[in-house]
Amino acid sequence: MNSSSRFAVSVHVLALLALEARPVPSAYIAGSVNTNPVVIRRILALLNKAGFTHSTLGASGGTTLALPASRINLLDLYRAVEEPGVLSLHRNSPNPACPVGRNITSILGGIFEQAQLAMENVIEAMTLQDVLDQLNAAQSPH
Amino acid sequence: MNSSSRFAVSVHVLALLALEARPVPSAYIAGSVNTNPVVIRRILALLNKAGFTHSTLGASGGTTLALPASRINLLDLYRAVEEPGVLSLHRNSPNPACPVGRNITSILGGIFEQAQLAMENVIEAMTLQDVLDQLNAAQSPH
DNA sequence: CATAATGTAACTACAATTGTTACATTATGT
DNA sequence: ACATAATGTAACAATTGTAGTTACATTATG
Repeated sequence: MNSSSRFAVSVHVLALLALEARPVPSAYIAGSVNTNPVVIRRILALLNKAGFTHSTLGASGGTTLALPASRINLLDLYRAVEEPGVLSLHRNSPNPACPVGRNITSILGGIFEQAQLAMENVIEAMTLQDVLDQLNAAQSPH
Repeated sequence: MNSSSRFAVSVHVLALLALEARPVPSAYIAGSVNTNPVVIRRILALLNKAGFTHSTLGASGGTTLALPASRINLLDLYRAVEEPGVLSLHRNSPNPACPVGRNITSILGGIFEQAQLAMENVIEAMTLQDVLDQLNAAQSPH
C-alpha cells in the first residue's frame, strides 16, 4: 500500500458523472470503479464537501456533478481528497545536539516543497474536461 | 504514515558521513537521526548496494562515503531507497466493460508520469554537495 | 582473545487505506 | 400509507508498508 488511490478514483468518478445527466447511485459508480459502494460514498462525501458534486437522498437519488468539467481543476481535486506532501521528512525529530540533525529538516523541507510545487504545477494545468477529451479520443480514434 | 522517510534519512546519513573522514558506526548515525541502529543499517544496506557508501566489518568498522558529495545526485539517491511513483492508480482494475473504466487508467497514468517527472527534475538538480553547502550556511551565518 | 562492529532474521507496533456489514435516515412514486 | 431505493455513517476486519526492537552469527581490530 504505497499511497492512496483516492485521487485516481475521484477523477474516475467525476468523469463518470460528467457523462450522466441524472443522479448516479454509488452502487453504479462502484461497478465501474470495481470496488464497494461504501468506498465510493466515502469519497463522494469529500467531493460533496469540496463542492464538486451534489448528492441527493431517497429513491432515485444519487450524485450529480455540481460544476462544469472545464471548471474542475485537477489540483483542486487532488487537494480535496489527498494528504499533502509526496515526500516525507523524518518520523522522529533528529538530534538537535548534532549540527546535521539540527539543520537537516529545514533544508530538506525546502527541497521537498519545491518538488511538491513542481508536481502540483503539472496537475494544475489540467481540468476534468481535458480528461473527458482524452476519454473521447480513446473511444473514437476511427 | 503518508509515505516513507527513507529518502530524508538517507540524505541525513550521507551528509553526516561526508563530514567524517573515518568509518562511522551505525549507532553513532542512529544517535543523530534519533532512531535505532538497525533502522540505519537497513538503509545503509541500500546505500551500499547502490554504491554511495561502503561499510566495513569488525571493530573500528563502520561506513564511509564512497563518492564525492558533488557526484551524489539526489534523484539517484531517491531511486535507490524509495518506491517509485508518488501518485497511485486504482488498487483494483476498473471495469473494462465501462467506457470510462476501460480507458481511465492509461489516461491517468500519463498524467501521473508527467507529475512524477516534474518532481524528479527538481531533486535531480541537486547534489549532496548542495545540501552540505546549505548546512554550512546554516551553521555560520555570522 | 576480548571487543566492537556489520548483516540480517524475526517479531512487534503502528498507522493508513480499503473492504465489508449493518442500519438509521430520507425521499420517491404508486 | 408504504414498499422501495437511495445516502450517510459507524464499526470492524483485512491488508500493507514502515519503523522499532531483540537477538545473534559473523567479521575484523589491536
